[in-house]
Amino acid sequence: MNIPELQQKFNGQYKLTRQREIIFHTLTDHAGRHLSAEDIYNTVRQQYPEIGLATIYRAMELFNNLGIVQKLDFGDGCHRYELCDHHSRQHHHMICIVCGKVIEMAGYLPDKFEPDISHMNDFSILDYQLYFYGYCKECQSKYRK
Amino acid sequence: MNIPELQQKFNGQYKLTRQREIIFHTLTDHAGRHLSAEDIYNTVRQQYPEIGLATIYRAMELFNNLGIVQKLDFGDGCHRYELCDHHSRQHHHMICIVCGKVIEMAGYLPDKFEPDISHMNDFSILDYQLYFYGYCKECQSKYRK
DNA sequence: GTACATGCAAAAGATTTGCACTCTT
DNA sequence: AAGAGTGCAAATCTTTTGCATGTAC
Repeated sequence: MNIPELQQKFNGQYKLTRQREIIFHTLTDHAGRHLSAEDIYNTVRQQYPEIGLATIYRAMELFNNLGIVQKLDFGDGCHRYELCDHHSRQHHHMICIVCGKVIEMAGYLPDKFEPDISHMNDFSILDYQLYFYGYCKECQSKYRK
Repeated sequence: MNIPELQQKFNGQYKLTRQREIIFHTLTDHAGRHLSAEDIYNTVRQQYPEIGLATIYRAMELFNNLGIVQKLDFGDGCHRYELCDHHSRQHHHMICIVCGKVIEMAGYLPDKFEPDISHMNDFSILDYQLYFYGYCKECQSKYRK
């Protein structure tokens, strides 16, 4: 995904401001990372000190609505954002329910899984998120199964 | 899941208080619903007016750590809780990224999908959550794909 | 008796909002 | 010019925490 594609997604309705452009670049520069609004804020601030945190939240809401980012929840008290791209469809997250550790793993849903559902519910699917919950190696002894 | 099973999960370490028992019954009485802490609080309060909201949160954290409930995030500003049971492994959630509507759908991951991963990462999986994001029928016209 | 649990009120955080001002198109 | 977007500060809300007291085992 690049700036012209972003413009295209904006479809004339939303404007490509300097702030949104820098935020977008922050996301592409950290592809594969799980950035919180605060993380993005701190990064963008280095290049554009006047930026407000509210702008980050507003951009994330727009990007999420347009299917540009996924909003993730690992249960650590804030939402995290990750670009939607080919890569994002091929990894999932395992979260330790005791210590909160997040482990990424490769994998994708079986091909036939998704289209069926979409058709069944008049729901146009852009993306999905698959979370596995359990005990990481270190925490397996602390809580019983 | 019933009270003796709950006791067993507590494993002598955690106590079966009247509050936890009522909270637990609230969950079983509303199986299949997606209750927020506030929802649970309001329900429990009818039967046990002295209950504090903090107790709900503390119980939910414990139940989640013990694999009794799943903590869900539909992006509506609060976490929601649902009992883990056989049923919970057989449905997923579709969330409209525009209006936030949540649609449940039947389905489960292919059997062979899960164990591989667990083994691969020394991660003992209790449960998983699969979210699909897209546009519901009503919102498909508001934002472009 | 001893850990563990609770209620309350305060604190902490994340996210949202109102508003005057500015910028993209 | 006009609709959108922004920064700031205040407001909102959810969730957590400290502490004195109460309770299950």
